[in-house]
Amino acid sequence: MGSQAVRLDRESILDAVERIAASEGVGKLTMRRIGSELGADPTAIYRHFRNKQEMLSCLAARMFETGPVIDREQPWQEQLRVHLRHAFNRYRAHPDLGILLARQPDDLPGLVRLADQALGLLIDGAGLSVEQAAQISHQLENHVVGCGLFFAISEYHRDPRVADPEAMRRAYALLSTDEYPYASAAAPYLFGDPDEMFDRTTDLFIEAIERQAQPAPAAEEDR
Amino acid sequence: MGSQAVRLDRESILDAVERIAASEGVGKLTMRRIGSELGADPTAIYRHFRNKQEMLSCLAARMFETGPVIDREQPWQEQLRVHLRHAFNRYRAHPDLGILLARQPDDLPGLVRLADQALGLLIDGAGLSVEQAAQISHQLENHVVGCGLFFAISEYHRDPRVADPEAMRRAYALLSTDEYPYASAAAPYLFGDPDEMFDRTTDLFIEAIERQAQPAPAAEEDR
DNA sequence: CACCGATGTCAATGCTGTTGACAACGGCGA
DNA sequence: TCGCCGTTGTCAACAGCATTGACATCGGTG
Repeated sequence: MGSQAVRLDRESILDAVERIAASEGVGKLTMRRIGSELGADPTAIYRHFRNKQEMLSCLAARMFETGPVIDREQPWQEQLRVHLRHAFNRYRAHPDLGILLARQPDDLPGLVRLADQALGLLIDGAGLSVEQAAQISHQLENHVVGCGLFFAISEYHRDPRVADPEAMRRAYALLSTDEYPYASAAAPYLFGDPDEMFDRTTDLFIEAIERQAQPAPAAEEDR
Repeated sequence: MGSQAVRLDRESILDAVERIAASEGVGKLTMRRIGSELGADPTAIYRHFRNKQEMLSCLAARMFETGPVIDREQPWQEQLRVHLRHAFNRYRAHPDLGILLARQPDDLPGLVRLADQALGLLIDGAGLSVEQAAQISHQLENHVVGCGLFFAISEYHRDPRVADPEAMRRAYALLSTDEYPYASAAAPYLFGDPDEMFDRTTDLFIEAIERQAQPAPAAEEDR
């Protein structure tokens, strides 16, 4: 019966995985489901990846293999904004994969390149010391991951009670005003747009970087 | 053969789960393993929890059921620091559970109470408007989750190559100086203590809150 | 043509969570 | 003391999972 109908390769398999993850969520990612998506036997995948874990690692690597398009004419603040937003958008593209990624950070080359870019912007652009830049870069990384995960949680849940910000606001508004006076009062303002929140925190970091860069170089503003 | 030796209840089961999660990681959390830890049949658990998911939700709820001890005599900055550190420490206690929690945020009452406390500090303490406080509280939440997850990633991996900051620094130092000039140069300063990083970002937020609270009250604070 | 490595297929293995039938316990009323 | 019965532990079984080894088929090379 071996009709040998389909011919697979790593890319087409990863495409199928990405398709399933996007439409049905990472929970539905089983070898059998991937096989059916490809129209092939599930175990055929093992001819191209050692196991499921390796397959997902490759997918994560592919997610970060294209870097942001940065206009080096812009001020470093704007470049940094574009850079961070690009990383954040990777999480937006496939919310679940962020969580997945967290479990297997086999130092992907794409991530190292992103870190290198960020450090470059902080050192050459903002004029931070290497040490300052190293610290801030980790803080920025956490900022992206934190917001990305928050977004993932909001989008992930098929349960609309959790996924819909409006519903969450209503739920908080109905909380006991005795037990949770502040949360119930703040309900209308909670669960805002994740993108706005991301940008607000980004601005906060940029201001902090500007302040930190001030003291060291006395009179060096623009090159 | 039904010796009926052990007598279970929800608490003792959750204790066992927590014990296994702490010592062997969430990956080893199987009903059979939990059963063996309890010296009982795995399926006995189903007499106390509808399924594994509900069991883990209850565990997560228990993790956040005790709030931080806050000295209301202290300035709000210090109270907020204690508050955030408490939440962060929950993630430190069981790194894996943070990731677990991200997947099933069945609006735990403990988390709502934490949010309420934070909002109270921002409104009554720092003097922010309700709207400002709502925005900042989400940013703070992301801060905690982001750092918690970062910590989880560091601690989680049994693979010492990833878990050991020293090894990561060495790996980055060996990167090609052509391809990753900044990352290789910044290597000695990367992968610092997560606690320090957490506190640094906390300070950054507190400064931002102070600045944001400034405009309303004209002359209050130094200088 | 014959060969042979690469790759798809199939059956089987040992995990997993979960369920339904059964059995033992312990508290209840008589 | 008896019998009842709900609660809860036990056991065998099931479906679904990732993975493996034996086998079949393809496509290119001599």
